[in-house]
Amino acid sequence: MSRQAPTLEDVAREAGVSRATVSRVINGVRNVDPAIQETVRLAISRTGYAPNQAARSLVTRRTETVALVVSGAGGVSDEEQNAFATRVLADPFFGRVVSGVVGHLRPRSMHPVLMFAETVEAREAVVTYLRQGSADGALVVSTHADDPLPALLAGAGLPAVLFARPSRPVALSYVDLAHRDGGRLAAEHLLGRGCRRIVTVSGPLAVSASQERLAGFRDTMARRGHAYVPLVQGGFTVDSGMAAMTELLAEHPDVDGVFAANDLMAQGICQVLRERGRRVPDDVAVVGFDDSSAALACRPPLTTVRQPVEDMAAAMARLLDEQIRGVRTEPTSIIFDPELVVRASA
Amino acid sequence: MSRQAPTLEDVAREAGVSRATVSRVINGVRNVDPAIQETVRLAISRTGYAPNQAARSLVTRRTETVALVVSGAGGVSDEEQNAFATRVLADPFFGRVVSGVVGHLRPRSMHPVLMFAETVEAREAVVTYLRQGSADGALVVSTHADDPLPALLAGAGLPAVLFARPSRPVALSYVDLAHRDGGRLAAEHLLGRGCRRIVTVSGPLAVSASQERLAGFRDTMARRGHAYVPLVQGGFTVDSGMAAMTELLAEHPDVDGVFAANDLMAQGICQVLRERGRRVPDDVAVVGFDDSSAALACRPPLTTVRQPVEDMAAAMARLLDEQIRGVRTEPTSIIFDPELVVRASA
DNA sequence: CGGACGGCATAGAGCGCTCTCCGGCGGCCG
DNA sequence: CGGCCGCCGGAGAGCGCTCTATGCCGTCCG
Repeated sequence: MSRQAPTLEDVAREAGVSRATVSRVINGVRNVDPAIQETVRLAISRTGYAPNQAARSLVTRRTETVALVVSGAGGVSDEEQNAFATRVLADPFFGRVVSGVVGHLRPRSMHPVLMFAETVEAREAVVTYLRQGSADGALVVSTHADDPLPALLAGAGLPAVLFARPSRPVALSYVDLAHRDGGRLAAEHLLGRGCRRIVTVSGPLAVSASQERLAGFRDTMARRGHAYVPLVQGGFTVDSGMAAMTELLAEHPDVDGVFAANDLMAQGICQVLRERGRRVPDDVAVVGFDDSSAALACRPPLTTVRQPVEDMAAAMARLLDEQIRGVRTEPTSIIFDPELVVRASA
Repeated sequence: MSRQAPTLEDVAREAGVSRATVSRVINGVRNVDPAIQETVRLAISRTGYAPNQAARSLVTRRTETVALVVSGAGGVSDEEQNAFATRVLADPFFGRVVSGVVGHLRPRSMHPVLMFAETVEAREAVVTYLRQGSADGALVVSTHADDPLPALLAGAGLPAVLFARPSRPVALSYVDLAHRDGGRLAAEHLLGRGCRRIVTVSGPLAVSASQERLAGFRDTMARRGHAYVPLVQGGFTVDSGMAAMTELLAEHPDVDGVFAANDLMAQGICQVLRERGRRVPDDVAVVGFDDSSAALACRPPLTTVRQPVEDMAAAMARLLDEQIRGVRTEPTSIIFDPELVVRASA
């Protein structure tokens, strides 16, 4: 910047009023005479004034900023830190989270600061960041169930909202999906199509969402007479889906239906099936989970259980926002219903 | 927070020194008697003190925050805004940018705030955000060549660094790839393998990177006697790659080599080739561009021109950092060399 | 032995804003 | 016609920090 930026003082002088009046006009507080309001507005645009956020934050104790934290578990080595960011962001899921969060924040002139908390130091940094008032609260998306960050945040009395229920109870709000119902939806659809030799590829069972999806799926299968469903655990990646399907196919060559705990794995599964000469869905029906972009990219397009991620993320932002403004004081949970999206694969 | 957070004053009282001394210890400025330093450090941990960033920013005029802006061109409709974020973040490229940026920022306790600038208002918001001192500068990744944001930023005298050279000259630093050399590398490799009937799928020619890749490719082909190379313009997506290849295959069924201007399109191309019974690389060799995660996910894994995105993003962050600290005053450009990564596809 | 100098800590002046008090002024009611 | 109340704008006190100017010693040199 060439010369010093104009301050409230300058605008006040230009408009011939006091600082307080200009401040009132800017913040739309109390009744200010419309004529004076106009004068002030004119002075603002004439001086090219922009309020200094630091000064404002100092007194309001608000930054209009929230930390959007992607949190992993245990101690990742230093070299893997960058890989963590790349890996997380490569997942289309995260883009949808950001999209939903931004959708809520933007109209309110709030902004998300991106943080990764995959190490002890990084988690410490998140807490410090909030404690020093750099952000008003945190939106936490954990990649592991036993993520220690939520407890840290709750312990420090910092406003935070989680995506997915934490494994150990923590006094924080969260949004989640009725994963169990999602599993049920998948089972009902496969059975409804007439599939009889059904197998499943679950997500990592350390993740509670994986457990729930599986539980809902198995319960429904059991209730319909299928006591045992062959299972291989996957890692939510295309590769792990391929590996799992290869394994399942070896033991159950007559399979006619697959439930994958996410779309990426379903994509890998379809690929393996095609390579082994099985037609999808004619020979084998495949149901995914998430309705991520992978579901559409897949050939054939996936029938999948839709998780309304954007809506969930927006709700997360709203909960945090309310908590920051003091409108909401009690930890709250919002559970979203999954929805079956029928496409070509099943 | 339960009670009022401790301030410098409190720590000073606890340690029996003045505010200024505590401040010096925290910021590691000048020589402070080691004994007193220890006393102060003790008082800090005893009080659980965390410096207030707003107060600090008010006087230092630094926020230790940079805006990471993904900028589109023209006027996108309101409903498409969310889609913009989702679409951008779905591209693995962006994850690598974030990773590189964070790699530089994190050790310096700096943080990126995510912004999208796909509409006039959103661009205005970015400028305002910087003008009010909410961030110290901007890192801009444009999705279109004629993005107006760089000019806006430069006009306002705000510190900013771009990914890729802007189409119209702007007084801002940028990092870029020697795209032309990348095109050359691809041509040389295909010719070196003995390919003779080579076609290419370019990116959108409105993007200068696409033009450059194509120019480097064509120049090299021409120099080696191939005056004419069949071309179809794609859109950097898997689908557009598939469409382009379908078209090219119809007119040139005897094709034995393809250069795709990015990996996503190369992936689509491989898929079409496989569906049409062509073996890759035996019948048709395919070279991609970027070395994104798609290159590895592709079957067969892609031979591709590596763009060191993480390094470039880190350099971007470094340039901005230097500019903010006043170490660097002149707009600077850093051009990275591409590198051929040979895998199975060619 | 006096003065100068350098190392360390302190005092205090802001940074630019919000917000609580106040005071002034006009209108309305008694 | 006077007093009171309500509406609006101004004055000024901070918010918590950094940093310059200053002061206090102790040491060293002339």
